[in-house]
Amino acid sequence: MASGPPDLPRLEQDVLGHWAAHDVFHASIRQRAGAPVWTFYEGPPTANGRPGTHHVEARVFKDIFPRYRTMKGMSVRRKAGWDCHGLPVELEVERELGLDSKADIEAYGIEAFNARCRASVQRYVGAFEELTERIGFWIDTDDAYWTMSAEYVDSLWWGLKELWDRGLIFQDFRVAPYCGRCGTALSDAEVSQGYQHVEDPSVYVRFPVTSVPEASPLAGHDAALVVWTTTPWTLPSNTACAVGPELTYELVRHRDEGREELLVVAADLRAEVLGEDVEVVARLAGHELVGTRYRAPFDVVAMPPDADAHRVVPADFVTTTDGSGVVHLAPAFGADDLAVGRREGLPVVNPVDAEGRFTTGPWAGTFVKDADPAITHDLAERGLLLSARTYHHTYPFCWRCKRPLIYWAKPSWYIRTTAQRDELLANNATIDWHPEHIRDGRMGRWLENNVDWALSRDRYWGTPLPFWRCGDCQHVTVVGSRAELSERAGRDLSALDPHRPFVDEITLPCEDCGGTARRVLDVADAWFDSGAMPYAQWGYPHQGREEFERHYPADYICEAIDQTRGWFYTLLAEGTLLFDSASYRTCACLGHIVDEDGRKMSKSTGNVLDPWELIDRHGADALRWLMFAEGNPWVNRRVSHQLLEDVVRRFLLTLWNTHVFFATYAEIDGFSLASPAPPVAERPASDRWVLAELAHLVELVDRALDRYDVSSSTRALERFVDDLSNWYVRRNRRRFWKAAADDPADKAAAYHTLHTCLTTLAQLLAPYLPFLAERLWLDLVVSQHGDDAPVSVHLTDFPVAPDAWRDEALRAAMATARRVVELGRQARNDSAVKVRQPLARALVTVPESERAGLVALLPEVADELNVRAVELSDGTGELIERHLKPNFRALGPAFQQRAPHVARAIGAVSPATAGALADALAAEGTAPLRVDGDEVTLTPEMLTVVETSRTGWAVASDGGTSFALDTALTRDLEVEGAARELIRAVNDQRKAAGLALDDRIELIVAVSPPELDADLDAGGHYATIGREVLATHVQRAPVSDGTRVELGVLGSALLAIRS
RNA sequence: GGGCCAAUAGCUCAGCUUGGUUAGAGCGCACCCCUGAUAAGGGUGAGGUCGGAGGUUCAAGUCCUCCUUGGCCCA
Repeated sequence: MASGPPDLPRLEQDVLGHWAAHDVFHASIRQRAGAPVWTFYEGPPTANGRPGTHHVEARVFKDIFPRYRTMKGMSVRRKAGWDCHGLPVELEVERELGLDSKADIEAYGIEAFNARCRASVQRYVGAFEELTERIGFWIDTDDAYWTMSAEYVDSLWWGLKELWDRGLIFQDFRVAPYCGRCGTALSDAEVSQGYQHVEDPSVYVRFPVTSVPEASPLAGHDAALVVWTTTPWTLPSNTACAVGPELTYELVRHRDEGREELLVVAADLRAEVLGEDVEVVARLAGHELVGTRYRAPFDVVAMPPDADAHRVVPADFVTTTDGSGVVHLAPAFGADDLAVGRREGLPVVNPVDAEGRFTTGPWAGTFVKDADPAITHDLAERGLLLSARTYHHTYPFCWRCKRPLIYWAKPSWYIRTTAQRDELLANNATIDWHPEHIRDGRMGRWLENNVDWALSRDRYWGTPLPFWRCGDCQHVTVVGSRAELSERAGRDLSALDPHRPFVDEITLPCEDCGGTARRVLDVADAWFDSGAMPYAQWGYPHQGREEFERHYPADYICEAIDQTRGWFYTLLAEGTLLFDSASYRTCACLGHIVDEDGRKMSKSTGNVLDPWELIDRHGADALRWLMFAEGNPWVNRRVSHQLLEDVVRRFLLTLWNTHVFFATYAEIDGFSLASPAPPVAERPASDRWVLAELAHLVELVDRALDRYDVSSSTRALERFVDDLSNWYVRRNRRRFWKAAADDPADKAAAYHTLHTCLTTLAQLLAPYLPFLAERLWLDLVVSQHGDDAPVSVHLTDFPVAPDAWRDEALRAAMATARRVVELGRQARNDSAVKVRQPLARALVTVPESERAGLVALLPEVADELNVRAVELSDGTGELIERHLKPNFRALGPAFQQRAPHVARAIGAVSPATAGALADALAAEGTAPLRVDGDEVTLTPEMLTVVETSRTGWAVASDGGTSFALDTALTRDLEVEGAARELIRAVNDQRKAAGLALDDRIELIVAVSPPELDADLDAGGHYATIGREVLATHVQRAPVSDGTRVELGVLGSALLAIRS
């Protein structure tokens, strides 16, 4: 049995031991074998660093719903997974080895490098497993999928071959931030680390117009476009210019050093570019410029012979925030440029090599950025330079070598997701998103602007693309498995590690021409790996067909919101492209975890909270409850030691103390569950009330979890635990300690009721607080039933409330009673009469509809407030006056603009006439009222009749409820107060003497003056005192060495106790 | 620059989908109570221009527009 202050982390360790001893996790799944399947997909954490507090957040939300569904009788397999590939792993290993570039890696050796990557992943997986177990996330790490396993890669190859066969994979250029020195493209994360404020050249260049479309406003003028760029080195690669079709441009006459010319520039930028000294010849819209041809500034880069280049095209991204409104396009060196170029069929010309040096022209061999001055000088010499300035902006630099990055087009493999954009949108619409706005917002908008998925990465530690290209005819052979590879290669490769460099070494005979095909060296974007887990985790289709079919799609997945364009998208994309459906039905997107001050946790700020520190100090359940209960899971939430302490005190300890209370008295009384439980209908109102609340709670929690609404369920659970502790237990304490002989049925009712509440809570809380719930279950049930009871709360069915518990009327009545008690306490507080002093009477008024229910609970109210008689007003009588309160909900629709006037008039009705009006309304159904000289007709729903006590007593009121307390004290009341004072004093003594709760004592008491002693005796108070303090004898005799007790104004006493 | 989200008491958060006239809770604070849950527990009170400005409406914390600040994602 439980006792003492809990050491929650210790308690959890014990529970972990219990689970291990009984293999509870696996038993919970085995037990549901054959039941309907409910599928959860584990989004594999990238095991390239120690797990953080944000991992705990995601993992507890991944845990709660599978636990709930299991208790609801479903079969929920929990297959773990680890995301093994990817650049972050490579970077970690590069750091370890002190490597700095791809050249370094290749010098080190790809085989050795990848071996280090594999080891790195395995190293961190251990840390994840440890934390996973400690936080009670039940997932089967023994059954985990590893994206680097050969079977997993086999599945990925199948997926890629499927896509290839459907024509959904192609090769094209891709513009990426690129470091020429390191010879590598950089990821967004790397790029964002390297932004610097710099001063770059800003040149305005003349592009002389050579021809214009028919009806162009430029027809007949010898004009030039003013083109702006901050990267002069891209000008030799110019293939077109873009204008904003909706923007306004001007043809202006410009004078410069005696020379006069016509220039085209955006109207908004004319003054900035050319100054004020110009003459506007014509205004034209951007779309009127489209089709204009011009002479390119350089001819050192050869255009393909059939290229339709050097013309003006429209593009929405053109703005007039800076530049000239005419944007130079070099598709090899800008993502926007390339996109427009594709749409317009522009050629991609690239005179820059992998080191970032020009390959042609007078600057051949020069790093492109270093060629800017020479290029600018050349333009000036040929009269094309309009002006050269400088431009302050942020520009990305390589975080490794600090050299400026360039945007550079390299050949890349793509998945043609745009071909199935409509299907992606349709499948997205089938997903139950939490929060809902993700569907049309973040995810929907992203899908609407879908671009083809850039699949390839020019890296080492990843899934090798299974594409073999023939050196002779360029034909590409795509291989769908190692088995197929063996077949094509003509030797057994079933034991091949499908990674670089081993795969690279395999050559295949070209299926077309018989030449030698070598693998393209790229690996797949690691997102392709994780998006493939619905099939690849089973090795589908080479194996695990049945498992796949049973577990596709997932009923539930959950990750942080930043996965929208990550895992959520890749899952959706692969599901749509390969299986024609979304691969998940419900998706929960969690907000991020931030620190106490709402700042995001980062290593540089030093505000990262180590999950172990939190758990070791407060326990995993506390952290879990904080995640579930504190704030909205879809929004950023704070975590701190302070918040965890609050959670423990507010909720976990309240629950625990209630449990300890039960356990303490159950032990004293030797309470046995086998003892007969009185039928619910025969139990006292308190019992029936708390069971009615419990029934309500069970239903609410069940409904909430069913729709993935955690916060409303945690609020209800906290509320119930508080009600149980601070109303039910506090009000009913005496029933647990009074002698069983007095009323055995009542005592049994109390024990069974509280036991039911606690065990049901244990079951309701099992998905949230698996440890504490288990402790309760073991103490409350297993210790009683032994081998007959399920050995774990997690092996039980989710509770269902019997109809016998339900009693909505009683719930409402108790709510009224508690509101009345609150007012009573307020009145007592105001009148400064302490609660131990009994008072004679109080008068309560409540709204008409609540009167009937309250009557039965008045003794409860009287007892709580220590008032002998609490009387309920019947709505009439001299002690009551009535006021009218307007009800806007009814008045608004009825009177529209006049509603406020009518409301004012209703409120102004004097207490003298309010009664008559209310009576008329009750009798006739309508009543007239004068408003601003007119007469309007009122109906009952337009107002509320509010009664208040008008006695001279201490009154407290709220809305339609009021409480009037008669604070007059009689001798009789004061004597009873003195008796209560004595009881308290004796119990203090008992405690001071260290007596057990059920120890008997002898009491010796000497009260003075003698009149008080006599009155106490006459009122039978000494007998009461004896009963209350468990005294076998109460001896009224002089006390030599007793404790003195002041009994208010009446007198004092000396008392002593003997055990 | 674009999209999405958030902003309510000193602090952490409910309430907003379905508009209704004294806006709730916990913590903290002040005062008090209880002492048979006691290395616990409880009560009462103070504390809010619901981020700002417009608008719709008889009525706006709640609906609409714009703005500010912060976050996430993208460029």
